[in-house]
Amino acid sequence: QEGTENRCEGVGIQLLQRDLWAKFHSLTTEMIITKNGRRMFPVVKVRLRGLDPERTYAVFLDMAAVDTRRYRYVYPSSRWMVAGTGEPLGEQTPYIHPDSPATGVQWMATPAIAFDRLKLTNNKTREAQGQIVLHSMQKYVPRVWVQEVPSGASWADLPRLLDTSMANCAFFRETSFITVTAYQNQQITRLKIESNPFAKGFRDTSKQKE
Amino acid sequence: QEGTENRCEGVGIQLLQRDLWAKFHSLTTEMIITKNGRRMFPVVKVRLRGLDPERTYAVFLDMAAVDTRRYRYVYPSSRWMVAGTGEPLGEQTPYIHPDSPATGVQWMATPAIAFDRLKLTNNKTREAQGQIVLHSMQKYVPRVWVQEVPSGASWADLPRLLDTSMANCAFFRETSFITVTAYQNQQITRLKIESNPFAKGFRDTSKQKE
DNA sequence: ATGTTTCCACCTAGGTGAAAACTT
DNA sequence: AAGTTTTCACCTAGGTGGAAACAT
Repeated sequence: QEGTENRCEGVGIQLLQRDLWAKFHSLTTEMIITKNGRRMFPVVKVRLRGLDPERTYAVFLDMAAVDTRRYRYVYPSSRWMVAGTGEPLGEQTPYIHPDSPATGVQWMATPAIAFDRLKLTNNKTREAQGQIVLHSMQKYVPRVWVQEVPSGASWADLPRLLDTSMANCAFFRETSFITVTAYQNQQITRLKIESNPFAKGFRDTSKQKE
Repeated sequence: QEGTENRCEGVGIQLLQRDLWAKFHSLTTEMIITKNGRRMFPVVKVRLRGLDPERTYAVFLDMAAVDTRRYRYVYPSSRWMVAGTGEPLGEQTPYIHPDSPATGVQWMATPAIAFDRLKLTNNKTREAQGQIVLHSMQKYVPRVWVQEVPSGASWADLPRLLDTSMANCAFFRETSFITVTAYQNQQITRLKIESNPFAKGFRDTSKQKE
């Protein structure tokens, strides 16, 4: 049994890979943001229950600011410390899960609804391309929205159909993270290299010179 | 100006990359079919006109047998010759373009509706995975279908919504090909290597020994 | 100083034709 | 003999962290 579940209006949103997230969270998760956009690792993956099988839904992800602070990684203690006030998160366009829209049956049959293509950036011009724009050195948490939409809704209609009144919205404390443009805590780096197949750094140290 | 256009019930289906297709066609196009499925090259790419902007459509591709013959590549003459009767093409499940369903506006705004993920196979068990099953050494031509569907239709509904009475169906003579499990005509091989970025054969002949 | 950007070697993932091995 | 399958080196495409260059 992996995952905790949040219930909102009868819809169950279960976070997958909870153990992996917890490991990162215990070290204070850092997520790289770049100009061109960087994927998240770990990836937010959820499973849905309690949808009406016949109705049509869209699934969104956006980021909520955990607080209004800016953080700094302080070396003597190797810890994240508050370092002033952060910038507010501007008006966001939520990321639409690429399988949207789909029926309740289809969503519930999916073992892992993964937001693996989502990219984080510090570049406002990337918003138009569906990336999520965040400020560096601030703390955020991903939120998953499950929104019922009319059965005829097309991809282009989805953004304005999202009811942002916090119904059917879930977030998971262990997925919160601090944005960085370069890793601060080497333990985070090591954990990413160990667990992300794309990240291998310099494993073969004999190659570093030659 | 690239492309010829077929008109069916007011819907215009225009083949793109006509010059590339013509080059292959003049040598008798061969398409590899394998057990695991192989992409087509060139890729069928079309552009649509004359759709109702507000209505919803799905786009399909299937293969039609050009004739009922089996072919053999004969070496002294280096030509394809008829070599008996082929096997009939069984009941096909048309390939659904992954952007389906979408509105007329969305289809018409797409500069190239490409069937680049489509795979051809000689393995019946791959049909369930959306690949197109063909017989080797026979001649086929791709057909593109544009089908209006109810606005609420989901991906799973699309196959049974296709009206196969040949309305809104187009094919282009220059895209016909003979299926093979290994290339016969070396000129075809050379042309594929020249034009397909994934195919490079052994360009650097000095590497063939070492 | 501190934080950001650029570039790069190193990966994953998967599409190619060539050649060898296999089948009939 | 003729056709198919397997394997493999060689590609494209693109996701990583590291280091150096850059910015403030």
